[in-house]
Amino acid sequence: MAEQLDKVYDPQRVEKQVNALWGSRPYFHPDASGGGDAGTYTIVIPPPNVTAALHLGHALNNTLQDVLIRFRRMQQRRTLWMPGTDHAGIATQTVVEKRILAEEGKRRTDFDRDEFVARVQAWKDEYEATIIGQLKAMGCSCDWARTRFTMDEVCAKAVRANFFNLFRDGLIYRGKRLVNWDPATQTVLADDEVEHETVRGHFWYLRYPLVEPVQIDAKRVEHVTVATTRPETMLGDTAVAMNPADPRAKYLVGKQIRLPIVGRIIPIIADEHVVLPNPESEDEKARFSTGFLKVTPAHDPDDWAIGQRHNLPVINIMAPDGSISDKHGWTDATEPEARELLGMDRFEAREAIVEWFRQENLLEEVREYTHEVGHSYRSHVPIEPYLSDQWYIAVKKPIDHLAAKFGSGMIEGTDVPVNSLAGLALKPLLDGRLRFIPERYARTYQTWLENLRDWPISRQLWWGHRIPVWSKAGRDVTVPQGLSDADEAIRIIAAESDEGPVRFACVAPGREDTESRLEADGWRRDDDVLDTWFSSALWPFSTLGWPDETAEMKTFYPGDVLCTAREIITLWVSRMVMMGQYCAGDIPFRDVYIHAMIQDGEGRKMSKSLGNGIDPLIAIDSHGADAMRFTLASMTTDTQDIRMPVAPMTLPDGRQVNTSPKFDIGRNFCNKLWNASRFAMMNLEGFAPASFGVSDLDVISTWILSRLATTEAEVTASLEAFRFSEPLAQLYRFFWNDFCDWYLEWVKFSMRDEARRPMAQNVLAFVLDRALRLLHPFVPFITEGIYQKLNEVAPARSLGSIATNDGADALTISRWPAGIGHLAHRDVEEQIRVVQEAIRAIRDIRNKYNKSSEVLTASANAPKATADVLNANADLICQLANLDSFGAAEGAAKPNNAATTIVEGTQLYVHNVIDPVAERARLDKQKQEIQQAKKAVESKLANENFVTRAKPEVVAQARERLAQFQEQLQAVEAHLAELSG
RNA sequence: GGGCGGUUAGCUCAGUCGGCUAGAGCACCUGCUUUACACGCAGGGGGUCACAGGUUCGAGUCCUGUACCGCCCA
Repeated sequence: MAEQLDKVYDPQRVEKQVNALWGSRPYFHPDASGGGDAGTYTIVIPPPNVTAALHLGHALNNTLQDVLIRFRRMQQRRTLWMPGTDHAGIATQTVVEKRILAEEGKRRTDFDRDEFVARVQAWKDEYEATIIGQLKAMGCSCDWARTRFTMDEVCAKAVRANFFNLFRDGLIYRGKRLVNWDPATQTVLADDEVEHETVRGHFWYLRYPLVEPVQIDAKRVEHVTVATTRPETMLGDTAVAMNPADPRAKYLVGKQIRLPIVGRIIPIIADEHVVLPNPESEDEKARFSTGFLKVTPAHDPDDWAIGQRHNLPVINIMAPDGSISDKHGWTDATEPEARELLGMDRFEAREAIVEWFRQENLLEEVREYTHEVGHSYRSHVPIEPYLSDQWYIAVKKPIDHLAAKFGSGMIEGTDVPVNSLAGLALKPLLDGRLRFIPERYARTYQTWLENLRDWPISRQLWWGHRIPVWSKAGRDVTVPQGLSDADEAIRIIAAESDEGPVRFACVAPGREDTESRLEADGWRRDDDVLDTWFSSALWPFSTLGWPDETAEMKTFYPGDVLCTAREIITLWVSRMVMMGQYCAGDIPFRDVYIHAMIQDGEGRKMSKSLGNGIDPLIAIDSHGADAMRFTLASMTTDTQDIRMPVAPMTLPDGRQVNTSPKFDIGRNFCNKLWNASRFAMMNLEGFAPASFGVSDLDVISTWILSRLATTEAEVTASLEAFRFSEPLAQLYRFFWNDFCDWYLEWVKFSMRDEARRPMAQNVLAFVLDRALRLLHPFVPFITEGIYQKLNEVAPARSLGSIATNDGADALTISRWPAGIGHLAHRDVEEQIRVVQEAIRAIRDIRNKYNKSSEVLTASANAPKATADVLNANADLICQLANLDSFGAAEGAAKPNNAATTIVEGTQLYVHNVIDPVAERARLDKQKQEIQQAKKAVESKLANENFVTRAKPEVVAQARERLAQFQEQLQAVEAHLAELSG
């Protein structure tokens, strides 16, 4: 290796070297056996989807996790960051289907199931590798040897075990319900997979003829008018409802209607759900209502509920692809008008039906209406509420055998039993065992759980965990001889289906023998797979080997933190807590850190379709991984959004890419860090540990150590509290402003002095070492690269007899800085601040008078205490203000031809540079500023109430300041007078 | 519809318990080949804290309302 750091900082080169170092030893692979003294620390990665490569939001998410992980690892905790990826059932299957269709013109159904799954598997392998590569490029210190995938053998076993347990506990059941049906992908979606979009549509007012006219007062009523946004569903109407409070109800309820097109005779019923019409109402529904509601139990959740209340028939008029069909429950499609509609797409049918009503003069009115319509988050087509047989999990059903551990009864103020799945997730939050950061997100979690409905878990997909249930039709079906409910391997339930009675058998994991015996006996395995979230919910412990009692489970569960985005709170967090409690008996993490969402410069979500996204690998190419991390972390406050302006850029290799000028912040800092370290090491030539004590330290050493001690405490406290931008601001100030701008400039003079050099070198090496440690979690590559070089240049970096550093061979496992609190000196920091102000003022005059490089002389008239400080540090002032001499005294006179300026209570004189015009301009401006400040304090003190009611110390402070301003003003006026004279 | 967040310098953002002339980075202006760094150094200019009320001796900060931007949930 070269003697010095490379002259130019080259992120690519450093990242490559350091990744090689980290890969050479198991730094990130904690031993699962035994416990460490400092405790453990576990984060499981929110597994990225294998659908696509990682985007900038992932870069932020994983940067923050890595900061936490590296911080705790350096605190010598036994630290595990569990990496892996998620199979993302519907999302991945959809992208693969699209690609195969585009490239080969084939559909999923052109393959058999195993073939198709193999194709998805190949896609997964490709993207998993891409994702892991991206994480490594970002510097993520995951335990790569433990990498998992939600469908690998270990995770699959956990899924099977958990499904069996839930089935055994009676929490999984078969239900015919209205589901959110995606006719494009032909699968059911969970409530939270439905996106609500605002759509401009219509209300159509349709006339339904009464079987027999009704006389209401003087009016003969021959029909009622219903308003609907989805006219095509009228084919499945089984009633018309009206509010019992409606004055017309007493004439109409109980009467019958002949449903147009179909000819079905349906009743008019009374139900309080119906909104009374009111054209004046604030409520839009009341304005649009006619008072008559068509009831279609098979195609609307509210109508379903009405149907349940009134025992109405349920008539499904659609096929799974969203076309009108008489093959799925519609038995009276006999009229020619009705038959013409069969096979039409739902939107085609809508138009045809509206047109039919128009022709028949039964279309009363059409009104514009803007409303929210659920769309599939995957295919983006409107969701169809659809009647379907699905597997459900009962989330509010008490689980008897958990009552002993978790208690029983309702959680106060809710209908959630403590020992139900929802309760298992809700209680720890209410008890304060589970925390959200920022706190406000706890509400999202709580509200969601309190209003939770049973969770449909089956999905009509091929990519995923296939449901481990076998079925056989028939009322008296039995399992093959030797298998029974008493056997631990199998559980059986009876149910009713469209085709009649059926029995379902769930088989425990690892019992292939049982499975094949069932199949030999004519039992058939369910074709559906489990909802992706079912396996995600188990991730915090399936990755550790649950249900086996592994060393990993013992040592690393429960974990510490889940770090994710807020749309994941309901999807993941709640289910992870639920299943963590149910399966592993404890919450999977104590803290949930919710970070911001990255938007572009205009506040829009970054997306492929807008073309405003930034690829993390591009940011790494253009600015370096450390620069990207620095910028992302420095923008992480506890707001909800981060705006990141996007700008096109041409890379050295000619690629046109999107990146952000925001990454300049990180790149500039890294460049500064590199160069300052290089300079420091140049000054460490001939370094040898020296022995000295606190009293031997000179003032700049005392000062920089004090700043270091303060910064160490601040940064540690910030990280403990999940603040990310704050510690970086503290470190930025410490390293750039204190260390580079002042300390390094001063220490140059110490280094030229043989006698002072050894101690100066020891302090310099110590401070640089500590700075690298503090920065390491944020910018791991560059700090490790510099640390490696520092280990060669100055191997033992202790601080005389004052403090020692461990001599770790890699920064990434070195000890987190602590234990120098006693070196913090507020008074020294204040003294140096006064010195810096004086130097700044002299430099200002130098600048204004174009005396940039001349050696000058200066003096000061200052109060005794300040004069003492200035005199004690006269050499520091001379060094950085480029003076040949400086002296301060109380009441010192202003030399002739001196330019003057006032800093706080001190008048500074820079000799022999006078320019009356410039001097007057400057002094006039100062005078104005002082007068303005003085006026503000005066008016405060003139207020009787302020003087009597404000805290005494605030009043005293104001008086003191007024006196100061008065003095300053006098001085400025005297100098101005002198100029005129 | 319910909930949450934001609005502070040209831009992106800090601002803790209400109290000194409201801060940082970028951009801008002036000067600088000061042998670590021009991705830099030194200095400087730039603010009606969205708007309207209220509480208070005192409000960027607390309360009420309005407007606009955005997100989450239904």
